[in-house]
Amino acid sequence: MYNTLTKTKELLQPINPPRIGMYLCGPTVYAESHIGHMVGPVIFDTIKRFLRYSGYQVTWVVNITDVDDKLIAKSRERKIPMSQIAVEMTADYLANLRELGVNQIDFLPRATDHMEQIVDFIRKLQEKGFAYEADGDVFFEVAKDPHYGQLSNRSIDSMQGDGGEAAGKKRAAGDFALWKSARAGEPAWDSPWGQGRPGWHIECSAMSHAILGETFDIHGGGLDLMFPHHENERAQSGCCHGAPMVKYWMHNGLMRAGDKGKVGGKSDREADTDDVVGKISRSRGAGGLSDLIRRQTGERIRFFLLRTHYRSTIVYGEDGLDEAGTSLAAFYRFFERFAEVTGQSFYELPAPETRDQGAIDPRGDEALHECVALRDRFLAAMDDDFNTALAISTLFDLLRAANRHLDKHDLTAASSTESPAVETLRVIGGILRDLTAVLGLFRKPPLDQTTDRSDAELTSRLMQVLIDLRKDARDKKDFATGDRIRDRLAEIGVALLDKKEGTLWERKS
RNA sequence: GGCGACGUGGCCAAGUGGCUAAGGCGAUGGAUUGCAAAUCCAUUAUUCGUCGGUUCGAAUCCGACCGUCGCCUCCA
Repeated sequence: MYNTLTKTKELLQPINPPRIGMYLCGPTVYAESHIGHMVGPVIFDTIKRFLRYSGYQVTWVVNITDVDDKLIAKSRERKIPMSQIAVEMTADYLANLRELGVNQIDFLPRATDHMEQIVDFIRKLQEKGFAYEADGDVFFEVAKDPHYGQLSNRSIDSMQGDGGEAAGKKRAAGDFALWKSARAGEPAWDSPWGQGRPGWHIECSAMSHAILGETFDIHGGGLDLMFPHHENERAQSGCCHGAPMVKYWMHNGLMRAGDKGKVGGKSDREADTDDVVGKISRSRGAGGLSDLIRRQTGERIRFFLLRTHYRSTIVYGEDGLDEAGTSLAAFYRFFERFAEVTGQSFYELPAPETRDQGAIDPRGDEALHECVALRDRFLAAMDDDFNTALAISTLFDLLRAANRHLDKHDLTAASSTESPAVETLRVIGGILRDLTAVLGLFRKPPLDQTTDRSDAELTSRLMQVLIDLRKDARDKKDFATGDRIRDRLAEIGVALLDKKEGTLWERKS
């Protein structure tokens, strides 16, 4: 895995194997999340799935920062309590995670639930001489940390900042707030330095320490957090405990708005240009994720994100999501054929817990032999810095091998479920189930993703009625009527697929 | 100004010293089909921003240049 700290790929050697502690910087919950916020959660969710599959026991923490200047500002603007905004936006964030299949998180600690730990942490830093108080504020003295700047590769001297609004109180411009004194009307907590609230950064140090300990294995976040956020976390934790905070630092690439107008819109900063090329952000008016999920699906978004290596920039465009949908549809079709032939739902196939258990003996079967080799390629790709893009390419190869097997043996619903060819199909399906589960894909059938359960049921029955009527017509060689049904359905975005085993249907985007 | 990333076929995207440069979308031809769709088969980059250099050998290393983007500002 690539370690941002050393700028090299390193062998993952957990501190206390088989346990792995993993921390991802979550959101400050002051507004609805946009697609860019999902990059980290999706890749880390996938990493955890893969590490578990590889035999590790992973504890994954994602923080919720629910006290912050932006939240205070929002609270004033909307004239409602900060806590209410935090609760609403946290719910929005979690709902989005759920839609994208991010369900591996073990702890979601909130900053406001850890005030005691935060205060203790700051007090300890002050006792050890790394922090100083100034007029109710407490600052971390960057010059006291010999390692400061290592992570983001910058020297204290090279930093140009003017110190911001607290410039007058700081000993050096690069010093940052651990605790901020409260002004009238602001949410505040008691502390040895008077009423106030934590600065940014400290909540992550305090909460990761509380849950994962002084030194843990993996810490991640977007590239934009490397400085100052992670640099400061690292300084606080390292100095407080006299031990390195994290063994492996991971940073995902950022998402960029590619096709103007669709996500971006214009921000004040960009108002004088036509292009909206740039990092996706709230200030650029990135749209709410929930709308996007309704328009596309959570699965498409997840697939879209995984299609690119996590350290690369992803250029966002809704056509990219459409393309992801096209790719996914090919898998969905195979799953239908799989169910027809084997009588088993792909989505309900049991997945082995670990890669050792999932190992298959090809028993001299040519198709199986190929699939086992592809499985190895998938795992090798994931072993090499979680290369999901490369891993996905083997999924397409696996899909083709599976369809070829189906075609070659002419497998249909009428095939004997006892035949060797069907048994092989089951094994191939099992491999696909296994690997796609590692990526968090295909948790449920596509129809269930777009509508609620009862609608899905009704739609399914209505479609069966139309398909039966068309079959009657075609059996009587009345192709005109048959085609008319098909054309009318095509007009409303439903495609029919005549297979040997019957007619299937699907939605077109 | 400082630090950093990137530039691979029509589009998306792996590969970072050596077999024929993955895979997806798209396109074209074929098998299949009543016709389609789907599926399968085949074709689709002598070439990896440009120019030099290192090397027996580079898309992969080095240098310059061009272009795009990020961080340095409490953005995932």
